[in-house]
Amino acid sequence: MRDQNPAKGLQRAEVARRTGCNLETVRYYEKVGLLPEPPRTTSGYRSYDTTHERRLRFVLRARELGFSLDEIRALLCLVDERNQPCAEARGLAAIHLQDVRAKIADLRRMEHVLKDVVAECGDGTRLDCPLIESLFRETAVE
Amino acid sequence: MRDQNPAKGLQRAEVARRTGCNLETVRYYEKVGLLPEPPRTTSGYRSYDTTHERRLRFVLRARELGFSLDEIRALLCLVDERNQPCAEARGLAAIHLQDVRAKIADLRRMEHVLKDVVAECGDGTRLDCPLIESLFRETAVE
DNA sequence: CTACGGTCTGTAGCGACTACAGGGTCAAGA
DNA sequence: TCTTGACCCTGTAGTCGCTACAGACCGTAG
Repeated sequence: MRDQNPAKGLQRAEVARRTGCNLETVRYYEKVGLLPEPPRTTSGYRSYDTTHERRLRFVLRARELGFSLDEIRALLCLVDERNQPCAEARGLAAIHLQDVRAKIADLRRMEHVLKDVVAECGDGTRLDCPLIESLFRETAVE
Repeated sequence: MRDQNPAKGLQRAEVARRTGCNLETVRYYEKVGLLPEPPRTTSGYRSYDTTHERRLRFVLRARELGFSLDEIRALLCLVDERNQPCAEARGLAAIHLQDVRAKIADLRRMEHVLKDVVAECGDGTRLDCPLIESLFRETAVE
């Protein structure tokens, strides 16, 4: 086992294990500026502290809610500025909520059609396949 | 105006206009083998006929239903084989339907949380932002 | 004859990762 | 002490489904 003394800072695998985030993803977030570059040991290893982990958790949680990395950048910016960010944050979330609802609506349309064609196919012994026929027949959007 | 005589075959822009599909997308579908390479005029221009257009519409319709290009490839393969493909097609659609339902479930979870935090934020005049606080607090998946 | 639109090819970009390759570091076991 | 093997480092290329060029060619209307 490697050094896990918190006084010395966490290494990548430890942070990854604690947050459930892929190592490569942590590095990617640092590269695109979502997470600060952590200090390094003399041999060049990254050394994380709890503030890094806290910020990573914020990013991961926001990803779970479907925010894009750009949106998360904006949210983190609000966090860092600390000037009553609630209105702006609320605005970002409200826009994102609209996006989520639009995606749900799209998927529900797909679900509806798929459910119907699967049902029409029955046990799959038909010579003409209703699914394939319907794909040839209809085009929803012009 | 360019040649639109159907006897001479359609050019790309014409097919694109008739199907609502981007020109570059048609070319992309040809490149990845979803659509056959159409015959060319002496000067190298692509010349489409109605079977090309029919196949393109099939692809576009399947995309509207959320099928991946790989899935569409499989569906087209079933179409071309013509050996009572209904059972296999039904299977592909059923799997895809599961995926769609899983995505809907994910998005509904997001929607629920977002709706709540946006409501909690109220008019955005709060000093502590419930959205930002909740992003720091919770991590759903480990 | 020239201007302007279409078409051609090939390549690079997007977002959000993920997966290497090819090397360095470090601690534990023989 | 030496080796083994697990971890870390950097950089790059791949994924999916397009989209957007660049730089060239073609073809027709004025």
